[in-house]
Amino acid sequence: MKSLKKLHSKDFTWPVLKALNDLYEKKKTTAKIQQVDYIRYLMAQTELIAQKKGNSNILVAGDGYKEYYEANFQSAYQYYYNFLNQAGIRPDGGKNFTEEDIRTLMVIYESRNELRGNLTNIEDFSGKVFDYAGSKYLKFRNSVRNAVLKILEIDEFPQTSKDLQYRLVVDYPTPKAIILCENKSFLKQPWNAKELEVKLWHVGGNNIAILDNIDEMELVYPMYYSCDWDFHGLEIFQRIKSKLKNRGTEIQILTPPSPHQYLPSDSFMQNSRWNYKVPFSGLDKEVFSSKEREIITKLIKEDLWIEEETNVLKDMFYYNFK
DNA sequence: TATCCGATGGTAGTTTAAAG
DNA sequence: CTTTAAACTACCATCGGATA
Repeated sequence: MKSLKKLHSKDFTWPVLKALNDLYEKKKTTAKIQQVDYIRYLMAQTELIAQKKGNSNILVAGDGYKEYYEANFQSAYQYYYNFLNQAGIRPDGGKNFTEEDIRTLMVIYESRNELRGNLTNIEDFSGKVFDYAGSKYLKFRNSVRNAVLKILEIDEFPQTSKDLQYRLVVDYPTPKAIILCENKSFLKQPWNAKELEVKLWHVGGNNIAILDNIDEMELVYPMYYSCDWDFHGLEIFQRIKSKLKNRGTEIQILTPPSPHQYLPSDSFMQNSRWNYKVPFSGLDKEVFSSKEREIITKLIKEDLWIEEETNVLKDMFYYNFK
């Protein structure tokens, strides 16, 4: 479930980020990045980067590059660099991670203990954790696979084929709530947890059975659910709500604040469809407040959905938090 | 026969260290 | 300090065996 905007956003690879940092720290780089579209643009349209006179293999920083780098890349680079060191992954330019890969590695690192105990085969892990890239991804991306193996402190993935049961968590020591997220996007922005003073949970795919075994201690916090507002997301919410009810706990769905960014149900990579054979798409009206029902009715009527990650978590949380 | 899978070797790119 | 050379790492195409 991904919108087109993902494809448009510039997703730099680690070698490029590192080369840009070299240009900042050493004023030059020999990295082979001159064919990268964005670098070509900088060379052709600005004075920020240029080939060194007499040696076209070397790029040098021009006037204003320092300020440009600090404004656009420095904080992200430092963030990734510190993480890779912390995880014991040598941050050299040979690691062809994408930014999304690194953010995913961060989530894996945060939940490494839980994941270690619940591993299955590499295709399953790749498909569920690297869902933006598919089940074959880890197998063929050596540097990413090696990074995962390093983080989990294992030599290889097991061959087993049981269902993967895991919970990805971004922790906060004194949380005022737990937000359960259908997708991993908010977990990849762990500053959310700090800013909002919450814990973020992602339960593996459609596998919410693990909620039956959550430690009692966790259930004392107010719980919220963040999801795509499509049939699939809302239906999962109903099941989660009922599971937690059995544990004596309530959970509140996070309603997106206005203005809503509606998307058509047939958008790219969106597979969830409303069921027009039954009223209210077969959802239980009792589960939702009148305001929530109003939004859902509109979505069904106009065949729309709201993607979880188009919402700003902070705004959505304070809109719902009491 | 066609396809899948793992092994293998070549290649491109990076890093490190030595030489200029 | 800059350039060159060697060592290393990851990527990719290919090949042959196994399997359906």
